[in-house]
Parts: sequence; C-alpha cells; structure tokens
Amino acid sequence: MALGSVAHILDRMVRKFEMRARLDEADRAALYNLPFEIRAIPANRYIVREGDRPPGATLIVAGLAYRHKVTIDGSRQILSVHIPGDFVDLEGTLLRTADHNVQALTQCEIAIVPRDALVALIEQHARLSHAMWVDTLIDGSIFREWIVNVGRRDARAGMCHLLCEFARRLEAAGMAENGGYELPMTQEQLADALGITPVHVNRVLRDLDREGMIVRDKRFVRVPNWESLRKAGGFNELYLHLDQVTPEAASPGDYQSMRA
Amino acid sequence: MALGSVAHILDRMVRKFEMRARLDEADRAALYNLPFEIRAIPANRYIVREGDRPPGATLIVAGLAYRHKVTIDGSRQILSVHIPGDFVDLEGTLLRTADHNVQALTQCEIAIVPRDALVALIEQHARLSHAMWVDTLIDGSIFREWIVNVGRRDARAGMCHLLCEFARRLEAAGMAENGGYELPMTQEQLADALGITPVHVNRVLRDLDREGMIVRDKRFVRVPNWESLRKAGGFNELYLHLDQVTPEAASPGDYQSMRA
DNA sequence: CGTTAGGTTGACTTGATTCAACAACAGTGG
DNA sequence: CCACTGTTGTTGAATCAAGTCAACCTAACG
Repeated sequence: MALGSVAHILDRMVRKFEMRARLDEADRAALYNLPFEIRAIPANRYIVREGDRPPGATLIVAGLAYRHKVTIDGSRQILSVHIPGDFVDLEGTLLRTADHNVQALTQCEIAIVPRDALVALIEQHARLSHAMWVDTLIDGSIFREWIVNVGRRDARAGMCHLLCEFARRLEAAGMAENGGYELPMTQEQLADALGITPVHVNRVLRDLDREGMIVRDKRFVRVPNWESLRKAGGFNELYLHLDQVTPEAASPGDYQSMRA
Repeated sequence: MALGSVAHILDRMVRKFEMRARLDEADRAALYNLPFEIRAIPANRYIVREGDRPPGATLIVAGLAYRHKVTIDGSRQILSVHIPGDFVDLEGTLLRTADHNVQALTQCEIAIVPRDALVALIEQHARLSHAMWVDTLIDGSIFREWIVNVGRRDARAGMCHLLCEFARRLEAAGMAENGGYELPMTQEQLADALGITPVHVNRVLRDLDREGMIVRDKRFVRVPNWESLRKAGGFNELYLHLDQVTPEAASPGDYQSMRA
C-alpha cells in the first residue's frame, strides 16, 4: 500500500494481509473492491452468536471485539481479543455455523463482506487465499498460547502474560502510546480471559501495581520495566508471528514501520 | 475416494479433505501425487521442536501424536492430540518457525511432504487450498474449546469433556470399537492436557470409575452411559465440525458411514 | 530378577474462590 | 443541581478445589 494514500476503511485489513503473503496489484485491487456494508456497533453488543449462520464475514474496522464461549453452568471464557483489521467470524462464514460468540468490547465499526464475494475472492486469488489461511494459522497459534496461559500459569503470571500480549499487539498495530496503552476491559472480562474470578484479578493487579510492575490510571496501563513484566509472564512473542511474511515475500524493511 | 480401492498411505488425509470441500478428480489426483517420504517414529520421539524450520509438512499416517508447549518454569501444556490424516506442522511449514513441539504419543508412521510441493499444490488447486484452510479453521475451533476446558471447567468436568472429545473423534475416524476406545495416554499426559497434576487426574478417574461413569481396563475406556458423561463434561460436539462440508459440497449421506 | 515407568493413596498445604460489605464513579431523571 | 441507581472496583474472612510431598504398589522388560 502506497504511503500517503487516502485512508480507506479496509486499509488495516489489507496492510495485515500484505504481511501474510506477497500480494500484487491485482490482489490489492480485489481486496479494495470487496463489497461491504458498514455498521456501527455499541459496546457490549453481540456481533455473532454461537449457532449463527452469518450471511457474511465481519471485519473490525474500528474498536475492539472479543470472542467467548459460555459453559453449561453459565461461566464465560474469553478466547481472544480482536483489533481493527481482523476478521472475526470466518468460522461462521466458511464453516457451517459459528461455534462461539463475538461481542463488541468497545464501540465498534464493522464491515460485513458477503460470503459469496469472499468465496469468489479466494477462489480467484491464490495469494489472497494463502494470506488469509496464514492469518488463520496465526490465530491458531495465539489460541494455543492462551491454552498454556489458562492451563499452566498461575494468576499472576497469566496476567503478566496477557498484559505483554496486548502491549505487543497494540504496539504492532500502532495503537499504543509510548510505554503504555489503553486496555478497555473490565476486571470481570480480564477474569474471564484468564479463567479466574474478578476478585482475584483485582488482587493480582493490586499486587503488580504495588510492586511497580505496572502503573494504572483507570484502564490505562503503563509498563515501567518491560523486561520484568516479560519475565514474570514467561512471555516470548514468537507465537504472535508479528514478523510473518512468507519466505518469498517482500524484501526486509518493507514493513519496518509496523514494528516501530 | 472410491470404495474398494486399494488402501493408500494418504487415504485418511484425502478422505478428510474431501469432507472439507468438494474436490474433483484433478484435486484428488494432485493429493495422491504429492511426493512424500515415509518415516517410522517410536513413541515419545519428538517430531517437531519449537523453533524448528521444518523442510516439509508432517502428516500422521498411523499412530497418535500431540502438540505441546513447555513454560519457562518447566511445566508442560498439551495443546491437542492428532490422529492419522492430520497435518501437524503446517505452522512450521507455512509460517517461518514452529511455535510449539509435536511429539509422538504412540509409535507413529509419518509422511513428510516437501514444503515446495505443498505450496505448489495450494497455488494450483483453489479447492484444496480451501479444504486445508477449512481444516485449519476447525483446528482453531478445537483449540478454543480447550481454552474453555482448562479455563472454566473443574478437573472432573474437564476430564469428562476430554473423554467425550476423544470418543467422538476416534469414532468419526473409525478408530473406536463399540462403546469404548483405547486412549494411549499416561495420567501424566492427561494432566498436562487438562492443566492439572497427575495425582489429581488419578483421583478424578478413580471417582468417575467408582460412580460408573467410565469403566477402565488399562488404558481402554468404556463409557456405559454416554449421556451422563456428556452432561458431566458439558460436551457439545458442534465445535468439532465433524459434519463439515462446504455448503456447495457433497449431498447428504455421502459420509454417513463415518458417523456410525 | 532388579530396574523403571506408571499408577494409587493418605496427610498436609496453598492458590484461588466465595461471600459479603463497601467505595468510587457515571449516568439519568426529577 | 442533587438524589438515585447501576456498574465497576476494592478489601477482609472463611472455605474449598487442587497441589505438594511422600510412600508404596504393580507390571513390563532387558
């Protein structure tokens, strides 16, 4: 994507896929020519519900959203948090039915791309299909790390890891100010992401704060010492595949601006 | 795949992808013409290590394998268990580096498909690329359910859920005898899959056995009352997408034999 | 036939939950 | 403008599910 071009609704999505495979002009044009319908979603509104058969794929254009499942006894597990540029329901679109819920974390703007247009796109553009597949693989990698986070890290380490992940992802997306970021999640939502209780989230955050691992101002989090947070969470960003380009792809430097 | 044909090394893989998208003769032929190298792997041998850059994709031909990660403090989390027909390291092949380990659970036979051949295949066969992508989406769905399992189910429910998942998957693959199956995992491995300790696994299994929820003979598990195990685990097989065919795909009934 | 991996059980400890109260704050309507 | 209300955050005390430690048992195997 040429620098200096007028910002477009789909820019973030296109930019992301350019990091996933080497696209040519036709690929880019095809992405930008996708039909879509923009919709504004207030915070906390459901975007997809388990069991839905959505008519199209949902792309986050602005705001944050999260996936979650609710168990039979009513407890909720948050599965991932998504940022602008992410498709959040390829499952519901390409598989038959959505197997989990997607809900707006903050106020969102979403673009709905009709299923047929998406299917036609991937049938006609092998590289785009490849890029989207790689994207799905990376999502899977993040899910795997979350299994580790809830399965094998205690509350404190899990929280540190989660904060590290958000920091790096928001930073990579240019959504973090220097040394901190706005994390618009309630403690209850953090609890549901970590598989613990809100009360315990509160205690863990308090302790991290007291020890100087983080500095909180409302929901803005600042990390004075990245290295100690990273160690406390056992965080290794390999699983985010932030530098992911296919081996054939762009020469080094092309995406440096994304990695600050 | 025509019934009655001579069994082929790649049959299970081809059969699986036929459930993921409607393939034509050329697609099938391309799959069967993939070059590969067969290798025998003893139980517990590593197949892929975190950080590896494998030269090709590994397909399980016979036996079981599992993915896992080890945290900084040495505890292990098992991420998934794989059966014949599954590719286990598309991550290492299509992304730059493997972000987790893959280890043989039992003695395995694997087929290694060179990376270039695989990339050529997906570039030339949109439907195959689609099928494999759908497969990755389903893997992701299973990972998500595992996040719920370790995050929001207690040890007992988690174990029941895990046993249900294995039952259904092995059944769908024709690897379960009626009413039971061989689960070749040690209690330590079950513990690492559930994010608990081996000692606790032992107690949970003992309790389930005493209550008549399961009947054990070595590692062969029989489920006398499927419905009660299903309820105790809060198991809903939607997430396995066992019936997954693309909407345009095969007419109903084609795969009934798989679902006993 | 000793060695080892896996399984089993009891006693004790601990990280996290539960319950319950209260504080801070934003929004809403009289 | 303030009282009212609901959501989110905070803290203490009691309880519990799961972990830890340690002993011992069993079966497989070179």
